Amino acid sequence: MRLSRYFLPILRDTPKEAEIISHRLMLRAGMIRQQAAGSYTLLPLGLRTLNKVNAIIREEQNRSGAVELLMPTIQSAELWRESGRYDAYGKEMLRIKDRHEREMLFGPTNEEMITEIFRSYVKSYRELPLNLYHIQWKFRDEVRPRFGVMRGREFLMKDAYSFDLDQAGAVHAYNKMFVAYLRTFERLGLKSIPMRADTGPIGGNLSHEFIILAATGESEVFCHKDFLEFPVPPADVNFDDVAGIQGIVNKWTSLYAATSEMHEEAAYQAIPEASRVSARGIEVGHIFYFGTKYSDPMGATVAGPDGKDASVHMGSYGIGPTRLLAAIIEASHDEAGIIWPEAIAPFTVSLLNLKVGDAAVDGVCAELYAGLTAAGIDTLYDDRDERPGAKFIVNDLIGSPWQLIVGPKSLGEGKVELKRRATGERELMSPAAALDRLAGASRP
RNA sequence: CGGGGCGUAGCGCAGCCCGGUUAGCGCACUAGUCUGGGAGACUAGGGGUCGGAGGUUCAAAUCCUCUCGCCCCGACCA
Repeated sequence: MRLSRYFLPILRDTPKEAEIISHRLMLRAGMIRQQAAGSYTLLPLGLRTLNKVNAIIREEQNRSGAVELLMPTIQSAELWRESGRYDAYGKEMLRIKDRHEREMLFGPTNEEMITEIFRSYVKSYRELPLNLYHIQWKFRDEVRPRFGVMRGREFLMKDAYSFDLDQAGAVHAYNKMFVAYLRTFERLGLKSIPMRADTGPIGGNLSHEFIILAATGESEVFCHKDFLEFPVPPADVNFDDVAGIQGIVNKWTSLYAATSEMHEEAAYQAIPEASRVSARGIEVGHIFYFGTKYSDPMGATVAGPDGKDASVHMGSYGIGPTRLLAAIIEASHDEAGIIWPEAIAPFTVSLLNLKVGDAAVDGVCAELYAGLTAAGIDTLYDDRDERPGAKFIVNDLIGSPWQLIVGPKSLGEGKVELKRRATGERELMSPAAALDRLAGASRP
């Protein structure tokens, strides 16, 4: 992408409403624009990043055996009356009426709808297990939206719903999501820690929040230090290996980890002092097993091996991609701006032309841009007629992992400069060597 | 929902307390000149119903009333 033809509205000053670092950087880097309290447009740079986050989430959901579909955002109140949640959910649910005065709502979550879909089609245990997910907009009329997309009212959620014949099957479904989440957050460059959680209005009795540690996190968390070193399951983990998956979950739940709501001081004090971690955390995922809470009232049953109908055991599993954008920035930035992990960077390489109009510099930039593009590397070519300083500032701010700098100074010796955003390390090399390095580095 | 704060040009702000020229400043924007490795300088420009409504007054960004929006703390929160 040529920056001169892109839409990247950079802000020099921080808008005064933004307090936390990720909100500031997202506004300054031209990723989001606020439209109302808790409601944001994703500008091109924000959308690019979100799409990369979603792609990783999808890969890991699919790998674990979940199947993607897409449900509507507007739901009928009827469904929610079936589960009993229409009255229970409260003011957080945005209720609306259509032109026929039918009661509708903008979905805050989809347990009812997915249960309705399931019961319409699935009649036999032989079609189980089943896990259906989608990535879709939610609306929750929060009392106090804040911190940009960290706690918005309209936000994107990946929500998955599992269906099993019995509790044992459902626990395995739960464990598969548990492992998929560990992998997902790892690939997003985050250290996540599963913590036992309260189940809230979703209901049920088995639940974990996936928390990442960040100074500006909304909740206080306590855990054993060793969690930070636990190895994340590899890509070829066998999701059908019930005992193996359970073993991973057991390991990741073997040490103390809790948010302040679930905190037990005595258990925490039992950890050797050097291994205690008390910090702030951001909830980036939440998984639930809730048995037949919805399948019972809504009549989602299947015939078992004995020929008798039984309510299916369900679980639901959420990740907030829009919140993740903010969480990743909270975890990865410096004074100059965002430092994107390579896997989700909107652009892997920023190509900086330090002297637009100089034939030699323009020529080398054009070759590099063509070469990077041909290699399938997402490249932002800063071809604006700006001074070098302005380009460094902007490209540091938007956080491409690599900056490929082409200026008359080094080009006089036939060299270009490759700079690593995270460390600031610079290396002089020939254009061809830089191309090899980048094409090689970004190969999977 | 309780408490606190803020709405003046795209962004950041001054002016308001104590009413009185044509509402200012920085950045950004437009045209041009000189520039060219960490937000360059100069010259000349454009852009405002001062969040909205009502009121007081000879006169309102400024005082009063109501209202809308936004932010922060708390409570709340798959």
